[in-house]
Amino acid sequence: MAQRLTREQQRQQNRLKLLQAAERVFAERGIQGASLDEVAAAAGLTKGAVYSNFASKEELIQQVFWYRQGTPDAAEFTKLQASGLPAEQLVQRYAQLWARSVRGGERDDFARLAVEFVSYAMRHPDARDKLLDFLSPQQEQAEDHPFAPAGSELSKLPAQQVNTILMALDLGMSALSNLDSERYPPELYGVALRLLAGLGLDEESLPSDATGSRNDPA
Amino acid sequence: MAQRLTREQQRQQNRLKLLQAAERVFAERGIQGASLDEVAAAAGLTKGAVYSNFASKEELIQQVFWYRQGTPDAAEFTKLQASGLPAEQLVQRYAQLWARSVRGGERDDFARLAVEFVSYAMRHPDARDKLLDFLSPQQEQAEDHPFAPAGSELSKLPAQQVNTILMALDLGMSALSNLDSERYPPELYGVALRLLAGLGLDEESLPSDATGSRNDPA
DNA sequence: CCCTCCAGATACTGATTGGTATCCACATAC
DNA sequence: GTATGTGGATACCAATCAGTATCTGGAGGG
Repeated sequence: MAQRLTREQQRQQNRLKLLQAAERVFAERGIQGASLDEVAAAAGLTKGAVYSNFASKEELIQQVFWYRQGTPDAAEFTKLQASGLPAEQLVQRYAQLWARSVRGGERDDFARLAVEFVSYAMRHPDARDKLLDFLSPQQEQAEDHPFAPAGSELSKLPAQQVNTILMALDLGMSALSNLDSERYPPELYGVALRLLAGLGLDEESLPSDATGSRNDPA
Repeated sequence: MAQRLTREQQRQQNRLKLLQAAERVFAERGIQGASLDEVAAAAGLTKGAVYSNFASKEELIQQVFWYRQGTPDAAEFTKLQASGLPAEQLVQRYAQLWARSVRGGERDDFARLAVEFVSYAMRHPDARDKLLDFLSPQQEQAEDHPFAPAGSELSKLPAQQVNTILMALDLGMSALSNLDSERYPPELYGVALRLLAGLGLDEESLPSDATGSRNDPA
């Protein structure tokens, strides 16, 4: 296939492989629990490649942090937020996109990694500052495109604070749904969104069979 | 002073010291990052004491998990939930208690530990099951004492699902506020609660000076 | 076509860690 | 007061890991 890469291309490609491998391994073992050997092996490389591309484990962590922002899903979210759609549709699309990213099989990684990062950031001042720097543009963007429908109670709240509530709900529901998507169905994110926005509950947005107990014999 | 403890009393006391020390060290270093030597030292004991009281690190973790349920704050929350107070008051008390437990200086540990536990549980099936077992009685209790005010939209939702949303908000806001309590003021938990319950925003529940940017010269 | 140089492989180190083996002081039993 | 059993201290071990030093194959320049 398309071989014969220039030296620099090869390097960038390996760097990317390492970042993606690190994502997976971090999600699986936790950031502290992940060894660089394991990350390198998951990328089909060796630790030498890691230290050739990153100064330390700390830097790798921060770069993974960074890299994640450029992920398709994340981009779609911010784009949606900036789209200026009417609330009713925005809520629906948002909830759809969200639920998909949680449900989607191997996307378990997503929630695990998010929680892992937050947990790590809470205990490491440097990472904390980095994370907050990532979050603040999103926060400012919310200012320009307020989520709250015009007449609602929610619209009396500063857009940044609305955004904060949304983020909290996102993080919390991601974690809970990841723990047990049956007992804590991800669809509840959309439900909560509608309630906050002052939109009524429509039937179809409710999870059908979620009694909290698991009597699924399958 | 009151010395002369029986052998069993001494043992129980040391066990307790270890659990409390583990809480602190886990919150500070993370569960994986915490060494048993460090835990033991924080309790004023040695690793010998740890292995005399717990079979392994894994078991210590689970016991800390357990022990935490008996904590005063946690008890107050569940009591409040079962109090059957009218929504308006319940929301206020709940938010108060919550904000206090987040703000209160050394209670940073609380949020850090909660997130750490969830993160750990997401990656360890055994711990996951244990955590879910802790959560389910709370979930069932919600059934008996629904949080939603009578006429509200929220009351159309099964109590357990309401409870799930509350838990998600709790976890998410704890984490965010712990990261930066200025940018993500914990008072927003109460605000979100009022919005979900369909209660209007009263002025005093709003955080006064939270613009999202930090120009506090102090 | 050969020489140079560097990204990444290989090999190694010191420090840390969970866990174990052994030992000792003292509370309890007689 | 003496014997005894046990909770916890001390000492140790093998494994793991971040980081370093060294080496090498092959791309890029001539």
